[in-house]
Amino acid sequence: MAEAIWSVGKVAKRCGIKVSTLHFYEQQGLIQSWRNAGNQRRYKPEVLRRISVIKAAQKVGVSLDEIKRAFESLPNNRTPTVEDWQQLSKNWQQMLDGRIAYLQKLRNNLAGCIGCGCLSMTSCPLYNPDDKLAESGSGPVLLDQAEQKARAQQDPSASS
Amino acid sequence: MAEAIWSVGKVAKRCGIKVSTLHFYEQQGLIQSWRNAGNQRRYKPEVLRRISVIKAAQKVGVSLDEIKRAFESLPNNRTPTVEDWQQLSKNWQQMLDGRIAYLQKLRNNLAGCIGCGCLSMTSCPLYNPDDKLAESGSGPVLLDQAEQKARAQQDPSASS
DNA sequence: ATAAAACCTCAACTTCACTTGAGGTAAAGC
DNA sequence: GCTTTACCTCAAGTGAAGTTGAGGTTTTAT
Repeated sequence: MAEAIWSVGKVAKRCGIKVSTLHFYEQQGLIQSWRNAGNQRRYKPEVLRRISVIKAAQKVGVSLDEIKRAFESLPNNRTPTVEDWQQLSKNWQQMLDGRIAYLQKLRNNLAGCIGCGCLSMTSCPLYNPDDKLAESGSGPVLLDQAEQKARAQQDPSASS
Repeated sequence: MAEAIWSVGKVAKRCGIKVSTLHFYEQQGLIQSWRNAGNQRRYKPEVLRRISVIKAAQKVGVSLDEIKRAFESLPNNRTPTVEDWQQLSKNWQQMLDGRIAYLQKLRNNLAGCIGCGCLSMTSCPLYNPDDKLAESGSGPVLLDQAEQKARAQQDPSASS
């Protein structure tokens, strides 16, 4: 079945994202397309995989900028092979591990610190601005905005 | 030691945040102050605890809006007692538990799905837009922007 | 052959959580 | 007493990740 050439609308519908998002990703250098005779975008099926990686990485908390850099870090920015994906996912797994560990500590501290009402500000690990805990997480993160927006919207314009 | 009345600058320095952030939080109804004869903000030491809770909640991924609603949900928005904090932290712990579970699933799927290179789009749980996994996480989340910004800046204007 | 649906570009708008700056007042230090 | 530091307000700006809309072209369906 899998078609060999995709239009922007097909990709968007298949991926559950908006056409404008594809435009945006292309503009950001995250995906590529070529144009047909009438200047319309055409995609290789491969773009689906690329988008799924973008989405997965976003869920892990990787910013578009970092995702882009990850893509660019692949040997001369080639179309990623299975090994490339594995390498990327390995990095992101480590990020995830760090993040999970961080959240777990935070969870325990929520009980220990807020729960007890101390929140001493000088010693409380929840509150220390130079937070050691923060070091175990691995960098800037936006989590689950995708889900948030997906739920908030329910994509009324793509209902058919 | 603990002083009984705090100025905005003291609170900011103690909390490692900017004065403008305190203005902002006040404007958002997250904290309160009164004014002295010269129209300057004065705070009870309690505000430190309140800010620490805001920061902790943000780390957990709670938005300012949700934090505000949590505060407001306390019996007639009273100054929170230790039990109140415990209740809040219990809610946020659940959120955290959900989020951790979600990330763990995601982590496993990163290995299973991206790693294998399949990313089938129809069946891949990483990619499914109506993602069942997403349901186990509990809502909209921004994580660790605070750390990100704190690191990116190193607050050059508050170096003394 | 024509109407509808899909596509194009470009600029401007959205939300969140703040930050910056201008122009001015208050408090602290010497 | 004077100067520096801290504070005030209000408006506008920032950055991430898109979304919306206007005005126009192409493709598809009938």
